[in-house]
Amino acid sequence: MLKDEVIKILHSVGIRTSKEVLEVPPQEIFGDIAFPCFGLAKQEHKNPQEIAGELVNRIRISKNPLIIKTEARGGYVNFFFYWEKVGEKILSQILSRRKINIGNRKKIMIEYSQPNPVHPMHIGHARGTFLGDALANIYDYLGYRTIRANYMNDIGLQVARLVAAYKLWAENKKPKGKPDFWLWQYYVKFHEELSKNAKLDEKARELLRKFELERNKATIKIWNKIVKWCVQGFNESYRNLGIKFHVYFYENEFREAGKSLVDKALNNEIAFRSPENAIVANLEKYGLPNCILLRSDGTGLYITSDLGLTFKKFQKYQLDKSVWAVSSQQNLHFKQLFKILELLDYKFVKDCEHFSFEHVNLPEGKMSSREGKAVMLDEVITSLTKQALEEVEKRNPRLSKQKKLGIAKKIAVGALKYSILKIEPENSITFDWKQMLSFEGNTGPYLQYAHTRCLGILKKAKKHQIVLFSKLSLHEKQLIKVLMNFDDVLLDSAKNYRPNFICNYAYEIATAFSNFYQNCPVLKANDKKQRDFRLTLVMTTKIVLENSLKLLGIKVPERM
RNA sequence: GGACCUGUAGCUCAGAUUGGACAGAGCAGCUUCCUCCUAAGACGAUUAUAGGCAAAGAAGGUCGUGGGUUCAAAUCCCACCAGGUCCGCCA
Repeated sequence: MLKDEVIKILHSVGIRTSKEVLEVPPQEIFGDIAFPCFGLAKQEHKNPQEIAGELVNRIRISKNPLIIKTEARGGYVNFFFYWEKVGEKILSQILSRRKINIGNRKKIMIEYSQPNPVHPMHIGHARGTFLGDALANIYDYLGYRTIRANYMNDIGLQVARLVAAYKLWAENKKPKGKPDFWLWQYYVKFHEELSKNAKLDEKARELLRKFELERNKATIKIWNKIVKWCVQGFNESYRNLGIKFHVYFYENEFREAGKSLVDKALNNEIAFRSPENAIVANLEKYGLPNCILLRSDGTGLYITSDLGLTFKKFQKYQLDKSVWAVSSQQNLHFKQLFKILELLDYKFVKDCEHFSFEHVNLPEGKMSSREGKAVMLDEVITSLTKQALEEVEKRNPRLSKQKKLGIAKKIAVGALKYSILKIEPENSITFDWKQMLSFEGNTGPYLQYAHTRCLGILKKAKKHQIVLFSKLSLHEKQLIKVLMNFDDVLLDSAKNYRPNFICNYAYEIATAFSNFYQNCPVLKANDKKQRDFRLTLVMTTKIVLENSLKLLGIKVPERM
């Protein structure tokens, strides 16, 4: 907003420049917005400070009521704003809950989470799940019609192995406890046995042929039953996390569609039949490795179904855009997938994007569910909830047990989501229990706490009038400066697929608010007008902080 | 061998897309206060109680290494080093 004003002024004196050039100076004494004159200096072969001086003389500040003065300093033109007026504008915008609608009801599908229905979700799945969910929240907020999709790889060899394990050791048994955990033990056992006896995999491959090619009824029945159990387990975890999907895709339903695309690729000579009788996409001339689209026995692979699914997604939902939140391990897969679809001449490829993120590792190295070496998501939530409950007990001993648990859950889930979302997606995370369980510093609970403080003050104040204009102290001004940035941060975060921008921003709000209330008494302000203004400021802070946390999928408790 | 990502304080990270005025946080550690400070929580006249993560302060960095471009480089380019990921029948 400030930058727009500066651009206007610069235009009026004949300087054509864009918002990106302007800077926010690092110190108060340099003003609020700075225009660097180094570029002009080069063009005109002059000293930058000289140019800045000339500009200041040409700018008639009296034209703009928001600006107090301009100053040439160190080759910059520094603009000083009239913060009381700026603040008035910003606060009223926030209170009117004006939203930026850049989505225009465009349809965007975000596919995320995609757990393998053979074992419980581990902490790595949590990352993709939270990132995808936050991104969906962000696009929702921006006025897109967002379809949240989950995808179950229910047909690969890994499921065949679990089915084989079930038939070997648990035939006709029903799950005890949470089904995904119950099934996991058989999955691990299968891989243990497999390492001793490689022939065991023959059973799995046979089951896969029966399921996919022969469509053997008995196999399909037992197969689907196991997948269903696993998905039941996932849904319980999603409920705990407050995550919902609009649609679940099952891989086996898209394999046929995929195979017909493979046929088309073969006919159009995009793919060829290898000497071993597999069907291979010829991508080498496009700088990508070739990739197998169909096994020599005629069964499909992961990419086979993904081809079919992508085609169906656009056909059925008439999407304007489709995003896959999937780990960086599959960077190549998506390049190949998109390239093949492009070669098949599907125009929707330009609206496909892979939102890639790095892994979550354990301190001792990679996680492996098949070896039983993984930190499971449910386990983390349970520990966090337990710890949060202890804290809540300490602080609110008089609340009912149910209320305490409700608060503890919000804190636990908030802590987990924030700790994962705040890390830049391209950085890998090393899971650390000690850090995960921390509620201090730059953590979710700290932000939730700042929000409940806002609530506490407002509640205690009862009624007050909205006052937008007041002489500002330093801390009030700094808080307003932060609140002003919400739109820019949001757009940046959406454009770059970076929910962590919002995390950083929410932390800035909490810090600025913290400084504000420590230095500016609200309820004990000097006079009624100041008190009402400060209450208005608390109210706007609450709105912006709550919005930011909601975008991250973090709920705000009424008390803590 | 090829491709991509990462390397910033003791630890965990932000800043890099858009080069800009002293490279920012959190945690740990250190110093001081604890006869002080805070309580916008509970009780309720004074009292009492609790916390110190709701105290104050300082310190800590060859931005992996070496070159280059530029008035200006953590940021852009090149090379190298280290870690991670991927590269024909896993997903």
